[in-house]
Amino acid sequence: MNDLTGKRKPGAERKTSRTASQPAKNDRAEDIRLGILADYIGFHLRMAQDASFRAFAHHAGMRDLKPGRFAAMTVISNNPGVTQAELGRAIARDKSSVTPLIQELEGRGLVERQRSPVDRRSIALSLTAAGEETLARLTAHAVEHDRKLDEIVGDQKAEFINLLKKVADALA
Amino acid sequence: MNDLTGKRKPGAERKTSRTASQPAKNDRAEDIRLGILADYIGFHLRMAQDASFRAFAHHAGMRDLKPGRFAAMTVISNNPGVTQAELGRAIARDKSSVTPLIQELEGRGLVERQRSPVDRRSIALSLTAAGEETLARLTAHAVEHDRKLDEIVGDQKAEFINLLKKVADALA
DNA sequence: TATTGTTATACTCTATAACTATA
DNA sequence: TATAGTTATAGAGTATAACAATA
Repeated sequence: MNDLTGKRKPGAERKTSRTASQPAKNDRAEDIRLGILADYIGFHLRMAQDASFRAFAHHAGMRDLKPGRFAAMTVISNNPGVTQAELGRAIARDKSSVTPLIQELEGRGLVERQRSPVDRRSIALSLTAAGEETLARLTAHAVEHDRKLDEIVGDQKAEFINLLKKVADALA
Repeated sequence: MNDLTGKRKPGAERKTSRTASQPAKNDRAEDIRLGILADYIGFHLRMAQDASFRAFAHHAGMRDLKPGRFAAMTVISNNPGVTQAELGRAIARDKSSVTPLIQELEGRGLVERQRSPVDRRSIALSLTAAGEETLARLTAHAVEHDRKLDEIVGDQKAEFINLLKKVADALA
């Protein structure tokens, strides 16, 4: 089912004829053999995530977006009062990575922080009105972006997401 | 089909009871709502890729592995004489990112570079004997790692990879 | 003019470790 | 002892731009 053997002939010179258009667009093919990589889930996972990330960033003009911010804000919006530690676990990031992220959002007036009266070590997060507005705008962008992905996967979306979740959970 | 509305009650204090075990393990759940994220292909793509990457790196002991090196070496092995530009396109990386990667591999005696007699701008890449040996060893690790993924996706592997490829290609 | 490869540079993301304040 | 959050720091990965050589 997999081509692990066939190697390209060394002597065969191939002139590159594809236009570069953009930095590292998915311009592969040329006739490059991926070998065992072709059957590698991990490899394709990386290629797909990479393409998705670039498209997302590009689509939003790279202005205020950034997938990480969007995810964090969505979680906060849906879980007002969530702590930084909880947020970190939800998006699989260390707490030391969450700190600067929240600081940026707070600095931009999108997130509010409030010491929990119950456990004074932790900080309850919530979006400001401006934060909710911004999130709504970002969501509109994101929805449009994901629509492309939806078209691509079609009616297999639920199945696709389910597989992705299983991978993430199983390897956790 | 998706819960875009339900927000957690702000007042509800939740004590964190999960062990941290490791940095950012997939310890989510707690009862955090992902909102629109739950239906987002891009988000799950990132979570799955992230988990896969960590597991891969961890499994190989982080010694000499690194997914990027493995992918590059596999491509070179399967395409002796491939140029750096072609390699970059195959793995979706800019040529300026390929240079240091190849330099490292060459420095470790795993890759050989040879000016193409046909097009003297480009450099033909190939693995040394030591490179092939190393690749074989890495492949053994990688195969074992991907086996876990195989178990997870089961008989839907072909379909899964196909979807990932479509995503990568369509967004290129 | 366009492409290959190199270099210099800078940016983003992330983690580790050490620290404090709480629990 | 363990957890929440901060800070300092470092590493990995990547891209942009400019350049020389070649096409």
